[in-house]
Amino acid sequence: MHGARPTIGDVARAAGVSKGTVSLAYSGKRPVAEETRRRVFAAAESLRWTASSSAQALATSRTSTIGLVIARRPEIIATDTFFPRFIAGCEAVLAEAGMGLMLNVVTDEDAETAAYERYAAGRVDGVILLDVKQGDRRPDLVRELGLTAVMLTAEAPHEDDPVDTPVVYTEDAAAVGELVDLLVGAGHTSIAHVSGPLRYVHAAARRDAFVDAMTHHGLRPDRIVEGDFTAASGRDATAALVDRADRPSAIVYANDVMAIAGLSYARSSGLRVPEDLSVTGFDDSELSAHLSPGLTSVSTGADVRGAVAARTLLAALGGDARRPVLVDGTVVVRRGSIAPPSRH
Amino acid sequence: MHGARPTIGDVARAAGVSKGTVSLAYSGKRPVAEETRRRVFAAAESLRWTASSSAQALATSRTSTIGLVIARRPEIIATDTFFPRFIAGCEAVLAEAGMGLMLNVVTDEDAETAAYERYAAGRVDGVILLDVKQGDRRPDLVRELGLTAVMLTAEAPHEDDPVDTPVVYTEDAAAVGELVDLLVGAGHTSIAHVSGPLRYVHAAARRDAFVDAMTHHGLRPDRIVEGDFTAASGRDATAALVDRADRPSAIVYANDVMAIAGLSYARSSGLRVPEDLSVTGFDDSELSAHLSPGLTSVSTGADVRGAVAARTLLAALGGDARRPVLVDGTVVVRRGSIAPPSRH
DNA sequence: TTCGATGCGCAAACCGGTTTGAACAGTGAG
DNA sequence: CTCACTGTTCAAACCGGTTTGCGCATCGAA
Repeated sequence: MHGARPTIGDVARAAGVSKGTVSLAYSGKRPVAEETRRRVFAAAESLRWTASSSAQALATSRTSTIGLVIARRPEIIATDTFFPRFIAGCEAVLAEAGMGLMLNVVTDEDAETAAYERYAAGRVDGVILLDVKQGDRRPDLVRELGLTAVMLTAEAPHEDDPVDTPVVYTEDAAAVGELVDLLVGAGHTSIAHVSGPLRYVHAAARRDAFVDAMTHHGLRPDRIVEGDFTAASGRDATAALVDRADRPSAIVYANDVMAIAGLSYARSSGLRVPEDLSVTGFDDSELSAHLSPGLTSVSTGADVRGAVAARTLLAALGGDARRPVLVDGTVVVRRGSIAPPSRH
Repeated sequence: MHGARPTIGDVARAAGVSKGTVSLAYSGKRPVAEETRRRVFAAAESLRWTASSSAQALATSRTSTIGLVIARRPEIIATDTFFPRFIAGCEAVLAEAGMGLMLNVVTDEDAETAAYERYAAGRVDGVILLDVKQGDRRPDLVRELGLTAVMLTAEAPHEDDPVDTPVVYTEDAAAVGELVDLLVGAGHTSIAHVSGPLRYVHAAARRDAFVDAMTHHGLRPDRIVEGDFTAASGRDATAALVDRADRPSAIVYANDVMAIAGLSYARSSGLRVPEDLSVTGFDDSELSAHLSPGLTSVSTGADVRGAVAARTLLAALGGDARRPVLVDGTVVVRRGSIAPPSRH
């Protein structure tokens, strides 16, 4: 039926030139006479030829693909809207550069390592490292495997950290500080925090920022519950906090999903939001904006982070190792979920 | 520093055999003496050799990668948790088979076509088609491009449809029918529907199912609002439905996000849920289970669909063209968001 | 007319695997 | 002792591109 895909040889023959010339006509790495170039393009067009990317990859040892391994529990992947937004942001940049994105979702550490090893076998040119953990071994792993990498973090890297992996970071601490300021400004003194899993650097950073901000206002940051970013944990943590006489008048959650689940729980147990309980989220999801009341959150531009990470990785692949890049645009979005505390 | 990656030639030399023997030892396509095989494996191990996937791809014209193009507006990707769940499901199957997943997120049709064309240039072996639309041209496109494909739909393919693309489908209609049954059984007679964009076959199928179910109960399906799966549209559609004297006593939403936003809107405009308004979602997201009241929804096992789609595609790649596959497991999950209607 | 410079394209090597026809050693049968 | 046969390995071709040394033609200057 439809014959095999045409090769560069077919195009060369049709245009009456050699394979090399066809290649050069496309890459422009050496001048080709205008007239010849036209013949080549015409031939390619009529044969509907496109270079085979496998052949190209083999010849150039560049795959035009970058890899992303997501290592999270299914419940979180299924809930948190960060990933799809992040990926969409990456894609926009990658597509423009003609690059592809290879995705792997893994659930245990062995599978994670295996994924990077497969990547290193010439499937991708570089990788983006998400969800950096305390003592994360991936930077070493990827270096060992010879992969170019970019790492996402939630705070500026320490000066003395021997960072050889390019870093793209946001400054979550400032945003958390702002949230606390807002609450304190509204009159709250009893503020709790539901964090993410503290083994993640970003979750720990937000928790630390909460502690600092509270301390700064002379308040005791003594109600901190560790959640795990799932709706279930948000609900449970909230239950633990509000089902008692000395419940807080406000809760700062480490992500929107936990905040929404918490808000919903509080409401159904008789509390009015925001009158009896103010809540804030983090990572502003589309849903949060359209709830009633809207959820006060921190818009961190997941898509922008994806775009910047992709751009930085492309630069690194081009040999342009750059200093840590700050992704700006972290902004507190105030909505109806915050109000002055009622007396109770 | 770290020398270039070892090649099969290095392994051959180290083991004192030829390249071909190394290849055979690994593929097993021809017998290799046990003793030789051991030497080869030992050499490969000590050199830390792994076959270059580009070279393999070129030689075998198989990339061990499948492609997935997601063509949706950013707001939807950012909200709907279907995609990450679906992808996680695919991955589980693909990883097991040593295959990779290439992902592309596009926003317009040209980019979509371009993505498939890049795929066809030897980047992937096959593709999964999501979100089939009325008169979708992708089946033709991928056939023309010589890509193996699997298509996901929400109803059994019509007998007379000349389906040459393998289909994996769910039976959404039955589930929608059950939802309506539940509501009618609880005493509701004024039930509205907020659909998805009707150009999508699955959204239209759910709408049709709603119409059929209502008609079956002798009710007039005259309050249907077309949404677009976003939280914003869920809120707006709900506003249009409930901010009037003859508001419905129940609303069937085509996905959870719209339902959650709608529920939230209804509550904040003074309606009690479920006492004054019962609501149901679709595609059961983790969040829905942990809201209070929990959202009655239809669990369609996005991850299972992903897994089945991946498995079917792998089979198709293996030349095993099979009849349409039904993904079972669509089940109505009843939670607190349904109650008998109150008088008003 | 001769000579170097310049522009252009060809042919061949190469990337790192897979595949296959043929060679070779060892074995048992005739 | 020869021959057919089996089991094992080798060498070379091939996949479809990219890269580069070299030759050829053309042209202006000496």
